[in-house]
Amino acid sequence: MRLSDAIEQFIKTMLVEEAQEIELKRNELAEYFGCAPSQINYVLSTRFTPDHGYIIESRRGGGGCIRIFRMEQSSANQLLYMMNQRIGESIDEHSAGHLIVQLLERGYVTKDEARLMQSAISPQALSLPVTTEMKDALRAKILRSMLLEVARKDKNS
Amino acid sequence: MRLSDAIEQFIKTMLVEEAQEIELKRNELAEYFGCAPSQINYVLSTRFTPDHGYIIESRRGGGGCIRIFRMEQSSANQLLYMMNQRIGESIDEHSAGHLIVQLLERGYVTKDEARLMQSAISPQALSLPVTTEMKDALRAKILRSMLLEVARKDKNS
DNA sequence: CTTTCATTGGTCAAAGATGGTCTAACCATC
DNA sequence: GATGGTTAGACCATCTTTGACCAATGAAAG
Repeated sequence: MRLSDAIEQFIKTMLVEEAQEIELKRNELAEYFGCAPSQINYVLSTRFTPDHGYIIESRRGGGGCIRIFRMEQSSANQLLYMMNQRIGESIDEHSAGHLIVQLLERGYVTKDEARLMQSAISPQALSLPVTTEMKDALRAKILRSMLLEVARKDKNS
Repeated sequence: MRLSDAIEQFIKTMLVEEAQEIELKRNELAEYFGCAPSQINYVLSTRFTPDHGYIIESRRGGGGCIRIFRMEQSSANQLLYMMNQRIGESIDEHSAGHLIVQLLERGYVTKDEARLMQSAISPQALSLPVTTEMKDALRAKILRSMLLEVARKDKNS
């Protein structure tokens, strides 16, 4: 298994078992996994971004540490509203994928629904002879349209 | 026997004995057969396409790999395949909607899934400054992509 | 107080590890 | 020998891991 995945799992397990907020020492964690400290930053920046539903805080110096928060929504509508904002007029494939995974993790869509959404904005679906910018803009529209549908469903249930 | 056929057989044997889903390393497999890594891609692209009933996923970089999913040859998928043919390179909104309703009525997708699909190819989702022909072509791609996902869901959950 | 220094974490670029694409040469079949 | 599938190889794209160097913080020393 990839080191990054192991570290990601480790942190996520802590987040589930401990609380919605954990605190860790970068160097200790790096030593635990026998890797370079910057590896921790790599994992955080690729798997614990706001798009993934996390917030990171840190402090340097003696007694410094890294804090990770799982973002909490007061309501489904709030999350969907924020995602709508996040999508904006343009969104790349990876970011869009992260948002969809969040919808799944938070239980707003089923696994099959998440896969359908992914497939609708996949490279194959959007394989057009246009610029990346145009594809990102189109992806934003499609995703927003689907997000609206998710919101509608949520209301009726 | 041709190299390509040998590799094809090897993979198919794995898929039968192991499971409906296997994971392999391109370089390892190439080394095993003493051939160029790109040969693996050749085999995959000529013998493991969706039309052949397979779906390929892959990931680059350290720890990267290729995953192959086998779709069952069911009557349901026969129909999905026909629908795929029906879609072709272009489909108008009305026909697409009709097709999705069919999927729902035949029980291949849930009501929510059908709605998601509709929303992904709705006029809002495809509100672009292009000709109707281009939209129909794009709609076909999106719909085909989602249809493939429906076919896959049928057994690989 | 200010300076210094040990202790943390952050950034960035290079190297490493995979897989993808494209094309020319090869080969088999007709 | 014309055609079309096969194979190898050069070059590309992406993801991971490490390491050198930078920045911030707090405590100890002056």
